[in-house]
Amino acid sequence: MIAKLERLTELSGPDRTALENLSGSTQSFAANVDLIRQGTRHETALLIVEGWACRYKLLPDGSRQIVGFAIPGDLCEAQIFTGWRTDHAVATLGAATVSMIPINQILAAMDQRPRLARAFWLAALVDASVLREWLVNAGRRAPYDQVAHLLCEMWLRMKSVGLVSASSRFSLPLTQSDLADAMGLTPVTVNRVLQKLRQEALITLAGGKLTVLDIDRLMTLSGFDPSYLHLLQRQPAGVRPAGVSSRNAEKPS
Amino acid sequence: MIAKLERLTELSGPDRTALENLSGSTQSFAANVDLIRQGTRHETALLIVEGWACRYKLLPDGSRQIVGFAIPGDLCEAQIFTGWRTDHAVATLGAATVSMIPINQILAAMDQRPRLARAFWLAALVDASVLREWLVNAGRRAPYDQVAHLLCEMWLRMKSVGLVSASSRFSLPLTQSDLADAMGLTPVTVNRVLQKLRQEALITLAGGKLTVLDIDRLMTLSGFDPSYLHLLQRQPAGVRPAGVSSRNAEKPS
DNA sequence: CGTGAATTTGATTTAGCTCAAGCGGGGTGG
DNA sequence: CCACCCCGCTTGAGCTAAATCAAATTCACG
Repeated sequence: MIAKLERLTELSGPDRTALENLSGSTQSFAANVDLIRQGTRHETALLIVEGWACRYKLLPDGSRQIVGFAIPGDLCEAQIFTGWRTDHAVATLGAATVSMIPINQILAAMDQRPRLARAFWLAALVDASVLREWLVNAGRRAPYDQVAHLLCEMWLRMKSVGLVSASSRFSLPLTQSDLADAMGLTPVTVNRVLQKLRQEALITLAGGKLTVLDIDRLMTLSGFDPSYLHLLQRQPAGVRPAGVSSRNAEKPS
Repeated sequence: MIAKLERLTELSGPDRTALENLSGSTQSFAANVDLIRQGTRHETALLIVEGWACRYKLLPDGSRQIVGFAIPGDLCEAQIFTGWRTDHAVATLGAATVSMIPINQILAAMDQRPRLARAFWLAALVDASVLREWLVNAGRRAPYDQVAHLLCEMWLRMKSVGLVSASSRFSLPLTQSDLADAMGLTPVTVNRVLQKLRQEALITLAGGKLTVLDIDRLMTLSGFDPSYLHLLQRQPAGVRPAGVSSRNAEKPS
């Protein structure tokens, strides 16, 4: 599982075993449970095993901005390792099971294996890259494009960990309010955009399951360029909207 | 200069000399010159010596989102080291002088001195932290608060590198359009907000020089919490709006 | 002194927010 | 097992903050 995360960047040989030796108690949580509260320090990092989590910030006026989603395989929250107070909170979205890994284990692993340190650094850079794209989303895209763009991102990320079914369907345990808070919109606006996307036969969304009916069109109309995700560069080819190539089968665990 | 950047995080002894040995050709650029174009690869990293730069993304419809400012002492763009294609562009704002450091030098330094690798990792985390706050800004704050918040950030960052004068004045080489593009607003809106801030005797802004007349009030009304910048934790004290304590004098280089 | 860019100002439009009310479905407790 | 209830979704009707459009003015700079 962790290996899956790290493979996305680069690493080799015994580094993996070091990763696999990272042991943590795995716990299950209900939906909408705070895993990390803003402004606290923690001794354990969170590895999402199943389900989704989100990072968010609350404003004085009570509004919320979600600043990232974590899906299975994501190590959440790197900031922990620094001993800094976290500047944001983390909460589960649907029910989720999470592995709590003591930070000193990870730090030790990083010290011994520079390759690993490198991998974590790269992970942080990818994080920042995604954040930049979210900023573009919130700042300069129209609501319709925003939603479409975010769905493309989650589709690709879920696909990269083998959680998108052959029928292009995956679990999206988000309420429309969650989506709104991720993009700086209103639940009402999100609702209307989703209607439109359904109407245009681009997606199906019900009961926490999203089916993307036409990923290529969705990517095109939202101006989605997957390069910012820095997913495994399987083909050195290039940009390639990636819509197809179901060659990369997935082992569902 | 680099030492200044790195001191912000942590590091010790001979690491510094390693950093100081990083040599690069220092060049001066005019305003609004692209240093890095989107989607290219580069062999050199950029260290801002003087002036400002910004990272930005262009959208198909021609609009621009600025995703970060780089001020003197900032190492721009970490992403370079990965060999990835950059997913955004970098341009000077005012005239600027920049030191171009070959990436292999930095990578070598990182390999030899794990402490340095750690420092770069932390820098990436701070980067992400700032991006999260920008996302909050764009997504959930009202224009007035947004502008005030951004000014607070730049005030603090400039202060942390000793570029804010005793009269709370510093160089802000941004057009109102630049500000707008950083926050997802319109130049017109930015202009009106600035008027209001002037009217309320909070700032003075003309000719690229900003004077913050009442930083504490500015921080309060914009809901600014400096912790996300993760600046040197001089006092382990705690949050402290920081408005004062001019104890930390600056050596202007 | 002239020129183009940046700022300022006003008028108008509209996209997205707010407010509000009805609907549906899944889970709980009686 | 059924009814209820809460939460999330949906829909409609304004409303308003910010975008847009446009033009005047100032400023920086050659």
